[in-house]
Amino acid sequence: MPRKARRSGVKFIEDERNRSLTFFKRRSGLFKAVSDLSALTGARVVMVLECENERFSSFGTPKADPIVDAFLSGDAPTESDTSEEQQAVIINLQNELFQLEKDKAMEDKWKKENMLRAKEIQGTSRKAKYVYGKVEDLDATELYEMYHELSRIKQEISDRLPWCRSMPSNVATLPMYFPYAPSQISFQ
Amino acid sequence: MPRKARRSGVKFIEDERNRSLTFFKRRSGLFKAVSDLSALTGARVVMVLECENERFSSFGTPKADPIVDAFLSGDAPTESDTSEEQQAVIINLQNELFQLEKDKAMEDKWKKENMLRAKEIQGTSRKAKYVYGKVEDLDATELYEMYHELSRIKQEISDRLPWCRSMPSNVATLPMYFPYAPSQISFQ
DNA sequence: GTCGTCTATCTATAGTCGCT
DNA sequence: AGCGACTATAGATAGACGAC
Repeated sequence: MPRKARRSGVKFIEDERNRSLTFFKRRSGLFKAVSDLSALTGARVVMVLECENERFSSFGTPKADPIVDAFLSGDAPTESDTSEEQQAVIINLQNELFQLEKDKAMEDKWKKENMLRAKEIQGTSRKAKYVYGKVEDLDATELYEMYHELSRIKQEISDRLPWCRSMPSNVATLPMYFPYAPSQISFQ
Repeated sequence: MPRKARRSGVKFIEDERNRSLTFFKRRSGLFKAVSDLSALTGARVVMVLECENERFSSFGTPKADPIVDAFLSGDAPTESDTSEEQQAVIINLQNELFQLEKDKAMEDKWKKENMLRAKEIQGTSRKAKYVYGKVEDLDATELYEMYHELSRIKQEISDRLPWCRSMPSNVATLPMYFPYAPSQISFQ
């Protein structure tokens, strides 16, 4: 038996330390759950959560491609401050929003209107960026999503293209749902 | 031991029946997880998910109302087809994003606002149900959220106001995380 | 203050059947 | 097709501790 009894109900955790710990742990679980649901059923999910410390995390599946692309193709945000990463995630979230709409409705009018709206929000996201200041969680989210995306891609490649097995194995052997360490994710 | 082995990994479920089942089960779990996280840590969460059958579910804690409110207070899309429902959800999510930004600083009014909101939800839910037509999940979300809100309020009242024990007990004895049946939730 | 790790617990859920 | 109920089990996570 536990040294101390578990929490009984689902009431607000008064102790700050415990509350933060619980938030962190459950957020991880939530990311995993969302990611799995998406992987298993193909459902698309967008999630935004805000803890009390004036920070927020966003999480979207199945495509973090814009981020992946941005990461891999060029201007790596390596030394950039977190603000660029934030912007990337925000943009990604917006993309997700409009994809949900776009693929679904098959109404061209709608599509264009929302493209415009996307840009509007893109413009405002700078404001959000400024307002939110230091949002470290977004980096984790990016990497998290990126990991799954890379794993999926890698598997797909392995399945279909035997001649491409030179892919680094570490992509597939990362700790299953905590690939938060940037240094672990690389192509070489 | 199970009659049949459990699934091994987290790959796309080919069988449609199983995929649907998994989607619903996991969605329920996700709702619960989100709701609990919000209740435990006070974090605010917005989630939108889309299954393949061209339907949306949205879920927000502690309130998905800005959505509903914005939708209802304006030019009601009377006989909305699916595209307008989509629009509503998306607009909602956008509202939520900016709300996250706007409301960030002030957390003090929280409790009192929630008391009021619980009643507001009651008032608007009928309209929302009507407006959203086929988006059945929103109704579920409302009820789900409402249930937790009522439970919390009831507990709070019970704790502080002994003279108010006449509250109907069924509010607290609903099946813990599946209060989807409207008839089960009432004040009298 | 945010995040890894460990263990003992508790829960979500896969597989299944059944209802509508 | 969407969902409820059941059971056994795989998986999440509350505590506690430590690293940074």
